[in-house]
Amino acid sequence: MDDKRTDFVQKKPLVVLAGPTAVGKTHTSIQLARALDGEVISADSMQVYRHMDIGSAKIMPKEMGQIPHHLIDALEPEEDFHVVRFQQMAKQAIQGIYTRGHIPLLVGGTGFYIQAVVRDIAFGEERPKENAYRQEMERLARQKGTQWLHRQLEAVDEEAARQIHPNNQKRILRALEYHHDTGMPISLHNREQREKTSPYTCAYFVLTDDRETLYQRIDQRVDQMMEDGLLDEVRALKERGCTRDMVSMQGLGYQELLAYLEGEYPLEEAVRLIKRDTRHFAKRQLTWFKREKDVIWIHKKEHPRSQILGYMLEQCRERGIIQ
RNA sequence: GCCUGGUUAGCUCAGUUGGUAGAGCAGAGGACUGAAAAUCCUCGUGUCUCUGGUUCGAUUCCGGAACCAGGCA
Repeated sequence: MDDKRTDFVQKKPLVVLAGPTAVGKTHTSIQLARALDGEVISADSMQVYRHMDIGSAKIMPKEMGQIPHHLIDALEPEEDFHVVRFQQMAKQAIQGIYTRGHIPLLVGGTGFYIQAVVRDIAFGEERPKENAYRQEMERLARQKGTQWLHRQLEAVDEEAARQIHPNNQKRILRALEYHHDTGMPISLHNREQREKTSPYTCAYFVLTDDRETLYQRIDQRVDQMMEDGLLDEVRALKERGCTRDMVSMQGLGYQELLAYLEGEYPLEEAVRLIKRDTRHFAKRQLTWFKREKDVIWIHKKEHPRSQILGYMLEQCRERGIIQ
């Protein structure tokens, strides 16, 4: 029976539920997963980490309501996490879900990660752990400045140099590294990847709400996190040896509280910054989704709470994801 | 009631020796293809409290009013 369902469409089904922080993705995802007979894959760069429950607003086992969840509590805070790793893990989870005859439901706020899976973006060569070239370039950047770095890129990949702002060191470094590793300009590679179509039959939902409501919820949620003991959580991570340069510690709430613990500013200021940065982040998420094509927007003010699930299922039916 | 200081962007304030104004914070928009909760870019017209006067011209000077803060009664 499950086979029949997946055979019904040429491409395999994939349902996505995205949206800015604090819109209420988690709640909706459980309802949707239940209705679809699906399993959830978290597309969240912070919820993957163990010991980071409060600050990442991680879904807890009791909230999961029997729905299997993947990519939650999968890594230690000391480990690096990035798109490629996410993509590998997600694809593996998706395969498992298909063999079980279920529908994968990608849920999260990291648009880049979602895109990597939905469009099956290729990222190029395997990158060695000890990257001497990159380290050298980082050193030179510190010494000669980012502008200099940008000029180096100009020499090997003019197009990329034009697209990447001279101040954006992170991007310049990656473009340089890509060229060094593959001998090809990253701009060409990106152009190719941009034309890719999805290997899945997708229903890509983006849940959103009024900016004002969203911001209010963010502020409230941060206060709630503090009450729930975010500071203790961060303290424990610090004691265990986590430092600010780790990928996990760049998460909102963690970076600011770590700075507070190091005496950079008072606690009140840390909380203020967490709220502000989270608001900014929500806005950035939204601009990502706005640019994403074939997205089904669900504005909470236009869809009564009780009708959201029905609307989503209808959209899935239209796309042949369910019958 | 009197004295002093204040009233300028959503907030805190700066400023114009008279030619209609600018910072920080907050906010808005955008980019993004191996750090993405990261990184980077762009965006500041507001009855300068109101009202008379002086002046070619006042937010800026002078008079009055309102409101706020502190002090004296």
